[in-house]
This record gives sequence, structure tokens and C-alpha cells, in this order.
Amino acid sequence: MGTITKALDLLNFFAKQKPEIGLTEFVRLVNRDKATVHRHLTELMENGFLEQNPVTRAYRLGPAILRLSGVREATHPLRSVLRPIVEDIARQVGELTHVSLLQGDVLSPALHFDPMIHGTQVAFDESEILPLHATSSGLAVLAFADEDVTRSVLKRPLTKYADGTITTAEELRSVLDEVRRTGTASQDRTFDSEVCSQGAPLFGVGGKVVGAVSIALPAVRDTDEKRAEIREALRDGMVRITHQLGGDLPPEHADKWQSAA
Amino acid sequence: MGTITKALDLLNFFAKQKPEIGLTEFVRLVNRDKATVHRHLTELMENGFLEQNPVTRAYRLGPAILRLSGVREATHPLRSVLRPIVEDIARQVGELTHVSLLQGDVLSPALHFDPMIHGTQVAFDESEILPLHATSSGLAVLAFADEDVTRSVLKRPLTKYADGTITTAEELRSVLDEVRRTGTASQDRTFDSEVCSQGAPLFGVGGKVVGAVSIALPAVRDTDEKRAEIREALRDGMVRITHQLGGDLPPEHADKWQSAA
DNA sequence: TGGTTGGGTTCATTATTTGAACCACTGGTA
DNA sequence: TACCAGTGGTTCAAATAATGAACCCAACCA
Repeated sequence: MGTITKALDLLNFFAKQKPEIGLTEFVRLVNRDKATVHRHLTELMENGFLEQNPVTRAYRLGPAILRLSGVREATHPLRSVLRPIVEDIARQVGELTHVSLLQGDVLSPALHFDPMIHGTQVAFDESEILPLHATSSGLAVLAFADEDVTRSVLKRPLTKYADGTITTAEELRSVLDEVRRTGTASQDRTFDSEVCSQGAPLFGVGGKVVGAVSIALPAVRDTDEKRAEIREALRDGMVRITHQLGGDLPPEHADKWQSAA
Repeated sequence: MGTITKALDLLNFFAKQKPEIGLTEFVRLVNRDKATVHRHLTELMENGFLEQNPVTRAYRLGPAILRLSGVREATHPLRSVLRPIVEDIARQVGELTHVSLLQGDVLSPALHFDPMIHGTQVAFDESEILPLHATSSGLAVLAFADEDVTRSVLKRPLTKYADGTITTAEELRSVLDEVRRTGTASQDRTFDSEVCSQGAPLFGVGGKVVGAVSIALPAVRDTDEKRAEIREALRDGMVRITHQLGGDLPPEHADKWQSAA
């Protein structure tokens, strides 16, 4: 792990629930020497990626992020392109729909929309990083990703998040086979103990997986009919989004989703 | 310059006009060894800060940025808090108004709004980094910043952007004295050869400068009356924004702006 | 066929990162 | 008052990780 990665990794600990993190807490989180962490933090700060709360001395994300996201969105307007499609899917099935992008061996949420037509909702945190092995999005990605992504996921222990989480390599492989057969991943309480979800992969140019679109709903609403309805919506949605991204369905798998269109 | 800074520095070359940059172009831009640049780029990519155009192999900003800006905006809603005030100021004077934040010895645009009521407009690029010595925002910041910021600006040569750019240390110091007296910085064609602007500092907790609010207009519209009108709007605006940010005016200077309220 | 420009890699050398121990401050408390 | 535990931050020798000259490969083109 290079110095750059170590430093950038620090940024991943920020989330909506954790907007400010102090030096000592960081040291505990990453299990590295205090001096090292401190130097990384100050260097990130000098570059505007962090700023320091002047009273608590805790660190928070800095203004450089704002500028960069401005550039990214201005030149590659992913969110604005995705938003109408995602909202459409969400309204169609009446449940929270989100798109995440593959980033190394982890998923980074890009956009979500909840039509809010039910009394209970899934609490989706757009700022939280999603593990590949414990989410339907992640499994949809893994199933169609290069073999080395799967290998790098298996290198680390498969953290158990909820009752349904896959924790063994064999189980994972067999689930991935199933996902490859059907084209969508279906998960029951694998990441959150009250949430079920289904996901479908998204492809970029050349048929490479770039992320996933997924629909999540409270386990209590997860009936068989609803599940079928969601699967159809995802098949349709993943084709639309992939096309919008300028991507191509991998020819050897294309029939799984296109037949639905 | 540490490795982390070198890597993060690469990200600063992206702007709306330059959304994708190849390896060789990067090498030219930063004047470092190709192998080094390549390693930095791939490490940034592994962390999702960059992604690669699969056909041209050029690099562009990656999805990690999106997630981080989501966290930052969710936990420290700067833009959404600033937007109404900035729009109000812009409509009041009828000219482009923007807020930038101090980031090391450079300014990073955070938000801008153009009421678009005239036939010609200033082309403001929210993705471009602003130098401190050549913009009214920068001078407003420098005038009230710690002395070491000024020193670090003077360490490097003062790049000439347009006819009016300040290029000598003496000139800069005398202008800063003037800015400290009046509370606002006024600049005539210092960054762009057709644009005039005025700026006022913004303060955070404890009266530390955190950035600037500034109004820019085509030189042809820059009359004496308009200039006075803008100055008043800025004085009023900087007080409102500083308060919104939870900041305090430095007591020894406060009268310069508050008298206007 | 040879020249150019692009992206990417290798490996010995070198310089930068690292971490144990340290200091300084704050708040609690005996 | 003195002591402790908890912050954030710094130092400097030792070790690891970053560096860059030279290299390869592919595409383009004349």
C-alpha cells in the first residue's frame, strides 16, 4: 500500500454520521502510527481535501472536493444524466433505487432516489461505501467483473453485516453463478437486518462492468410478486442506464436483459 | 513537497476546458518523471479519484469525488447555505457574484451566480483555481490573512495574467494596505484582459479569513457609480455570509464593513 | 522501413516515509 | 496542589518506499 493510498484511504472514513474525525480516532480507525496519520492529515489539509475545526481540532472534508466535483459534473454529467432514469425506475416500482460505481473492490454510491410512497423507508446513506460481497449491487458487479476483482474480495475476510451475509468463498461463487444465469442479484438481509434488495450490473464501453443499479425495500414488503416486478424494472433500467453511459452490454450475456425490453 | 501533495496536485490540472489528460501531457504539465507520474496516476485511479477513458487511455476525475462531495455537502451544507445570499447579491447589482475559499495559497471557487441581465457576461469557470495576487478575491483574502500566506505567495514569481496584474512585491504590499483601509479590493483587468472585479474577505470562527466574495463585470460596464454600488453590496454581503458561516469579523477591522449595514 | 509519439514497465539507487519516544495542553479528581 | 488520562502535535535515527534513466510495445505516418 503506497503512501498516496494510505492518505486517500483516510477520506473514506467520513460519512454523514461521521462528519468530523480527530487525530486519535483516526489512529484507532486505521491502526497506523500517530505521527504518520498526522502527517497524512496535514498534507491532505494543505491541499484543501480536509480542513480543521478550529475549536475541536478535528478534521472534516475540505473545499477542494467541491471544486473537483464541479469539474467532474460539468464535464461528465453522470448524476444529471442518471437522475431522470433512476427517478423513473423508483416511481415505477415505488421503492428506493440507487446507482453505485465500482471503485477498486468496493462500491461508491453515485445517486439514489426514494419515491417515499410508503410509511416505512430504507435509510440509504449516499455517503457510505458499500462492500461487494454483502449487497445486491456488489454481487451484480462481481458476477460480471474480471476474475481478479473477485480474488481481491476473497483476499480479505468476508465481513458479516447481517444474518443473510455471505461469508464463505464457496457460497459466494455459487451465488455469483446464479447471478450470471439470471442477470440480476437478489439479496435478503445481507447488509442490513431489515432490508432486501435486488441489483443489476451496469456496463461501460467494451462491456466492462462499471457499477450497478439496485432497488432496496424493507423486508416486510418483499413479496414474490413485488420481487418479480422489481426484477423486470431492473432489467429494463440497466439497459437504459448502460446505453446512457455510452456503454455496451457484453454480447455473451446481453440476452439476459434485452429479452425483457 | 511530499508524495501525497505531488499526487493530489495532479488533480488540480483538470478544469472544464481540460476534462481529460493523458500521461505524456501530465508529464509536461508537472515536469516530473514519467514513471513517477504514472505511478501517482494509477494510485489515484485505484482509489477512485481518477478513471481512465478506455479508448484514449487519458485520465479523468473519478467517482470517489462524487461521494466525498456528497458527504461534505450533507454535513457542511456550504453551497446550499451560500446560494440564496449569493443570488441575492448578484440580482441586486445585476452582475456575476462568486464565493471562493482559501486553500493553501490559492483560491478554490465554491459557488457563483450570474443574473444574466446584460448582453455580455463574464465567463466564470467554477472549476479553475484562482491565484491570490491577480484577483480581487485573492487580494481581499491576502490583506486579512496571516503574514505567512503573503510570504508563501511572494516565494514564487507573481505570474502576469493581464495588463493590470500586480507583479512586484512592493506594489502588492501597497495594494494590500489600501485593501485593509477600505475593506474591499478593487481590480481592473488583473486576471482577464476584459474583466474588472471587486472583492471582500470572508471570515470564519475567531476572525480568520476563510475566503472571499467577489463581483466581476466586463470592463466596459465598470463606471464609477457602478463601482460604488458594488462596494456597498459587497460590504453588506460579506457581513451576511460571514455570519451564515458562523464566523466573526475581526474586531480591529469590523467597522469597515459594519458601518455600511 | 525508419521515425515519432503515445502509454506503460524495470530495477538499482536514493531520498522520503516511518514510528518510538517525546512534549504541551486540557479536564477531571483525590 | 499534584496526579492522571486523554487530547493534538513534534523529533530524529532507521528502514522502507519513492524515484528516474533506460527500456519495451503499439499505433500512426511518411
